[in-house]
Amino acid sequence: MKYDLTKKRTRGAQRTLRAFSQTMLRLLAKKPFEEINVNEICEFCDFPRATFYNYFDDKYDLVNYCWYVLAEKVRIDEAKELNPSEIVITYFDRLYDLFENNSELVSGILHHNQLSGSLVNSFTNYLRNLAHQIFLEVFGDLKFDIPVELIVDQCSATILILIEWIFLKEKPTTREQAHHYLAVLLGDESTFSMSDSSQSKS
Amino acid sequence: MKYDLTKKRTRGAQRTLRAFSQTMLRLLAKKPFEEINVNEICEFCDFPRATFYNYFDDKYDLVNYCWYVLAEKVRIDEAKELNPSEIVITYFDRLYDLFENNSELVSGILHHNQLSGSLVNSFTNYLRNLAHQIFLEVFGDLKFDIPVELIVDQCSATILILIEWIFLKEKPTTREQAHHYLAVLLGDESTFSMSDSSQSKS
DNA sequence: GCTATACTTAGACACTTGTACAACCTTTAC
DNA sequence: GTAAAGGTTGTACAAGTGTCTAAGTATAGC
Repeated sequence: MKYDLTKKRTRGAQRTLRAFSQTMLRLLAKKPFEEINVNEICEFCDFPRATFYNYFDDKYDLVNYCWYVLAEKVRIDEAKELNPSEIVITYFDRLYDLFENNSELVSGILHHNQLSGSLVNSFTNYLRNLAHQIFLEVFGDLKFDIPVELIVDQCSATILILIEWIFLKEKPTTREQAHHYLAVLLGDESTFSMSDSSQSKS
Repeated sequence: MKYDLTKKRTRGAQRTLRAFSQTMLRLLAKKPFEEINVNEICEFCDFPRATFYNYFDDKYDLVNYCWYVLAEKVRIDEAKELNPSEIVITYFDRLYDLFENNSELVSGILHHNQLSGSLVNSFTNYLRNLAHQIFLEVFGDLKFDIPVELIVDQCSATILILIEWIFLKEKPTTREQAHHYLAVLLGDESTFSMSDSSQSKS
């Protein structure tokens, strides 16, 4: 990313960032990502190429910014005061909402970009990494039988497997059913039964 | 892939395929994948660009062929007569061997290509898909509490999380220790306790 | 309202990409 | 040993990529 997202954006920058990310999402619902090129993006939203390169390194960078924008609602972290399995379910629910609220976008994208392609993968990877960060922060203090990172990796992977199953492989599943699947996959209490942790019953 | 891998290869084709894949692996241990271009690959192994494009669509295609070559030993499937958890451990062990036998290659690649980058990702994805295929074939007949695909997805994900942990995040772990981690992550008997399956005890 | 700062723009440049094709060399299998 | 099939090669081409610069315009904040 050429543009520094941390500094406060001017009105112009706001407008430009929005235009490019919206354009990318529109185009993704029209054709495969590999067939989209920078010229096309610029024509679509009537910005010169130079402007594109003021903000982004390349189209991969832009698409990554799109994921950043989409995942904004998911990123909010009150966290901390919840226990591991509550946190996992909370994050799952947020993703569930995200996909439910953007179902047209998702189905558009899936129509032209195959499920296991690098585009869809880059999105699920983005979300998995988000989950990973959040869980690591929360689980970090606890003691498990095996390294925390492994648990955290598996939790984030499992959540995204479920989300993919429901919304990308399109197997409609209610939230309750999904919670049940989650519980089974994460071994109900078994994985989360810490050896003899600090806060066994609170 | 331009070249048809199913038909039997002539000596010349054999030589060329080998030259390109070896070159790619050498270059990956020298610099990041994104900085490698087709011209460079061709200069390195003294083939003209035209020859490269006789075989591969682009450098991504070549790198994928490299994974295909590397994973050849893993792909052999006697399978079928083993039960789910045996199959999972067997596949894990094969991956363990693969990484152990190619440790110099792996560390070379890691030196220039970051762990979460698309290059390393493409390799672990390749192996995860392999695992997925194998497990699906073996678990397909069994009845679980939840959809088989979810179980299979999680098993393959978990195995690759462990492999990444040991060989890419470089946390040396004995095979036995790893087996223990695997058992814990996959919930010991819990996930594999099929509701009331066809072959409960054989 | 003015100014410093931030953003936009056109055009040029060097380089990479992927395709095509015709001529040539190697290999296979009879 | 020879013919047909399979590979290799040089060259050319159109299109895309990413960088740079210098001049222009918009905006924030005083």
